[in-house]
Amino acid sequence: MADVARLAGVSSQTVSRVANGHTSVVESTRRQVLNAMQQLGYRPNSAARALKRGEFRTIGVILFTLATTGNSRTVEAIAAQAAHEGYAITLIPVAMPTQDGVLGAFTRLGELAVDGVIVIMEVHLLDAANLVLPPGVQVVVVDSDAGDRYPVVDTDQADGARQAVRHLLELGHDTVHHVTGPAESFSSERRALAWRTVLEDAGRVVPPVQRGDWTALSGYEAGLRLAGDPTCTAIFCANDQMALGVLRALHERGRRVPADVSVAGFDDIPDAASYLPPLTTVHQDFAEVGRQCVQGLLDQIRHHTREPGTVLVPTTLVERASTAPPGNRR
Amino acid sequence: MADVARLAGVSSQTVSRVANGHTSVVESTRRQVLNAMQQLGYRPNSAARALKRGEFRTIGVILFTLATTGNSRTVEAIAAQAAHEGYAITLIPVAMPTQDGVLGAFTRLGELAVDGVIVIMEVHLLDAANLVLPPGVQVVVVDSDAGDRYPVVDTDQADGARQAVRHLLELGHDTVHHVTGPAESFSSERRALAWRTVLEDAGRVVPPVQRGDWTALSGYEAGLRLAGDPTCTAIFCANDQMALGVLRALHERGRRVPADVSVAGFDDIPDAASYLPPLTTVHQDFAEVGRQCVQGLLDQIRHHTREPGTVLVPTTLVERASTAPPGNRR
DNA sequence: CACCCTCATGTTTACGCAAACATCACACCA
DNA sequence: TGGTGTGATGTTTGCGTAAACATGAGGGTG
Repeated sequence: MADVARLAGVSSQTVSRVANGHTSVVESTRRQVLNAMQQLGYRPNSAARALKRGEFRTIGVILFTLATTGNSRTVEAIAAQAAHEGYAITLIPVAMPTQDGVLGAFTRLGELAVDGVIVIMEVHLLDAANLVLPPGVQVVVVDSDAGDRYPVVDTDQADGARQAVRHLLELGHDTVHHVTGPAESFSSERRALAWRTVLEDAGRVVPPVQRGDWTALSGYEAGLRLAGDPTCTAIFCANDQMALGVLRALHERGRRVPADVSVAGFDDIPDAASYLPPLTTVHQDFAEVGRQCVQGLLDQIRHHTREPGTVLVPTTLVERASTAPPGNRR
Repeated sequence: MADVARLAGVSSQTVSRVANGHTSVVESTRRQVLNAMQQLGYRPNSAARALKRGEFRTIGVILFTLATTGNSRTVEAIAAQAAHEGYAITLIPVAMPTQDGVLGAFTRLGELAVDGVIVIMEVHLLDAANLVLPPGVQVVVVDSDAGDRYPVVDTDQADGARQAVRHLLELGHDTVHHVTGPAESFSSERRALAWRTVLEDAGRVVPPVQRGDWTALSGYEAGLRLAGDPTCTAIFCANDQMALGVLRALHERGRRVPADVSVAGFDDIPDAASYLPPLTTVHQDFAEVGRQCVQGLLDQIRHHTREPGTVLVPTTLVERASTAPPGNRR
């Protein structure tokens, strides 16, 4: 900066003013400074800037994995929105969903240059690790039921599941089987609860849930179990990938979809439209989730508030070819 | 820090020494300082640290999207390895693969607190934008042919494609059709070139390529075109998602896989094992790519060198149920 | 024509930390 | 017993920036 100032024949403060777009710099001076900057390849040092300003203009995102579609799409949306607001994103992956893992990440986060954190995971893992968030670091949580203690942004899991199950019942199925995700997952539990509630409210039999772990393979295994049950005519899967596995299992066992069995998923990943048959599924608006997260976090940062509460992002059912009335021979 | 020093009854320098694990602090003093830190909730300010040390311990990752499996898995691996080395990851998404987009990201990067950058995209987009990388910011590139100018880490695209095509020829197919990715993609072009070369070397007819854009939908469209050609008995798709689309198209047109047509993919995404039928595909070792990227970048940062060259990460063919000899009626 | 006000620009300072150097106490040896 | 060395701790300084305050030139007004 001093070099630029010297070359432009001004003081370093004037260089600073130009760099920050201050108004009270005469056009000719501004141009000289910009010239000098260009010539010397000057770039402001963000460490010094952050030190002086007391903020990093950076948001940390803490998560277990990018491997699930939901996470990676949420992160992408967060990154896009953050960039839009002039914030950078720092990724903090936690190796395993263990207490130690989470704690480790947050210890690092404490030293990390972030103004706030978005947590994409179950909040009970934070609690279990007895985490005290570094003071001054604001938090927004995704995929959690901690709306009473933290600001939470989430897809409206319950409503999405309700839509899918009701859709199947309305097609005329007696009941709907469910392939659920891991028990630790809040989204998974919420979807299962909504599924059960709809069935109970409609006075239907509630079949035992088939437990999966979000992967297509676990869906396949669940599907094999269900394929053996001739009364099973409708299956609601907690995500699209498990639905893919279910489709494969049904196919291998000679049960046609949707003629013999209807299958619905959750997420609406791009591939779902190309499954065999194209999958009826619940569409999640990840972009909106990302937007709300960043907006909520920046509000907190700017106003130094922390208001617990949950923002729910609506879902929509996308009807494709994997659901039909029972006994439909097409 | 001054507060901690006061409370512990030592100088701030001693606090600094404790915080950085220096040796020459007597145990009793160290404990006092740690106590004071705990009590006051002290955590080092990373901006000041970075300013003093002249490094950020942060790596920037610049990319177009996390939506493709390859990218998100590479990023995940990079993040894991970086964390292992005590580095944080800053994500810089570029909205569109246009010159402006890339330039914008790098301008921001210049101000960003990073010691180095990993670029997950075509290097010609950097060139097209006439980018001068900020001095002092080291670069490693993924998915590019710029090995003569930048250090490049990449999956061995050519060998992977060769394995897939040879596998199909060895099964007895006269030739192999190809569904390729976008022309701007280096991986895509490299896979296509290897496909063509294997066919030519074997003296086979080289059918026209079917152009896709990595999505399952584009694969579906390509598949519809190929399904109409009765001489087409083997299809090599440049990624698994397009293969998914091809499978759907073949299915809809009544062409059985692998009895009538064999299909192979590339990537080995987890879902591929659950396709109908389970997909024969080329396995990419994304974790290794991430490891090599970080390692290479840190080497550069630490030794202030920049050695162009390409590190190729080997691939393996995973044979599943989507390929078989031609005319195989199972 | 003197005064004051405004606006462009310069000077000083502090942000929090850690390297470099300075100091001091104590132990050991001749 | 004085000298010397060693290791623990304190003091000074500067990293690059921007806020706060200082300066000074020019223009307008009575």
